[in-house]
Amino acid sequence: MGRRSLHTAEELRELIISASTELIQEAGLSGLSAREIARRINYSPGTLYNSFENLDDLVLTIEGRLLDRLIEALAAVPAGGDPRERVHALASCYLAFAARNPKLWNLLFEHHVPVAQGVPDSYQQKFEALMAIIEDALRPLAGARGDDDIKRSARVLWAGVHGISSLSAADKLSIIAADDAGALMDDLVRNYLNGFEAARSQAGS
Amino acid sequence: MGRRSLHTAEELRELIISASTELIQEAGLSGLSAREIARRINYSPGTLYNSFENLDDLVLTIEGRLLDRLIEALAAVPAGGDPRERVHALASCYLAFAARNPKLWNLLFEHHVPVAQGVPDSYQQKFEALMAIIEDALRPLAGARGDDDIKRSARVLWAGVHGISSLSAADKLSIIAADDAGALMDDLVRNYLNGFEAARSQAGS
DNA sequence: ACCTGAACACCGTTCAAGT
DNA sequence: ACCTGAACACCGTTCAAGT
Repeated sequence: MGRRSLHTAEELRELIISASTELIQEAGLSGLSAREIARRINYSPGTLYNSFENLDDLVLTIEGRLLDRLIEALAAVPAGGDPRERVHALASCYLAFAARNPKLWNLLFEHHVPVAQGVPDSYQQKFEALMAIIEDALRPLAGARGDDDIKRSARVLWAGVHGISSLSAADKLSIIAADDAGALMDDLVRNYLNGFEAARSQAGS
Repeated sequence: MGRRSLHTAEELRELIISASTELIQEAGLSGLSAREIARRINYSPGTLYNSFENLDDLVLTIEGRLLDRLIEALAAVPAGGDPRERVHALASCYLAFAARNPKLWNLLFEHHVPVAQGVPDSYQQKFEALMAIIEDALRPLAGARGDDDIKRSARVLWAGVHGISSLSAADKLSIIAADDAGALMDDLVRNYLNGFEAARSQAGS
């Protein structure tokens, strides 16, 4: 049939992205397929490849947007007030974000990009931006500690928070009941920060 | 052609399991396919379905064996000595286990079983056994705390340890360099235990 | 320039037919 | 009883052909 031009290139791109996002929300990464996307937007499968290099490229685009939304949500957590409370608030914001859309969130950890393709730089930058938010929240609690210590603690806390939310979202290992996740998160942050603050005057460890 | 009986049912089952495990080690879950397994063991694809219900059943079997091996490794960590050192030793044993075979390890978190099928009970039991090891290691540090506190802390620590090892294995988010994972793990355990021990005499939180 | 649809090389799973 | 191989309903991706 040839050209239709019902949509501009940008419109088509958005159409593909939103159909894919819905598909993932419904059925996870394994439920995503180029042919099913095409069916839903009423184009032929080949058309997708005008907008994206391949499915990995599409998925990476969706992941980028997801990270943007998370950064936005974390940035909206009010500053000021008790520094410890702020860390707790950031952690529960993260948990809530992941819980709001588990299948979409899982994408970030399920989806592996072929080594040849590689991850876009923008990706790494978004994670740096994320870490910067946590680092800033830790700084008031760091006492005489240097930036290296803060950086490390931000990563440790992030990993811990991620571990809890990932295990509570995992269907298989119901070690962490979903409704316990909040309590576990608070326990982690509280105990870790206790240790972090207690050691604030010491050099090295 | 019909029956061949080159292998007993058990032998065939093991053949399938080991070919699949190798395939996963090479190319991850997405590299696993019934047809490729069949090619490698020189049987037709249909034969797999005499030994396993479907691919999910096969993968769950592999995951079960993996958990058995982890429990074995953790159980071999020497008891006695400084209780805090023991927790550190368990954490690095876990990390080393995951790092030794990242793709196989990732299976546990990438592979989602359809809700209809459900996870075998043996699975849940293995996780309980895992948690019991960590709980036992925490008990000497728990002071007057009750079992609920110990249970919760075991889960929090496990989630944290899992978070670090999962992020360091993720190709995409190179927030945690693989060679830093050990240092982060030590930081987590040290600070968390500091908080855990400091609060030991307090009631509630 | 944009889009189609056939084509190619793959999947998981089932099941009649053969030994 | 055990195994095959064709069959069915799917994939991702490419690309000549059409408008």
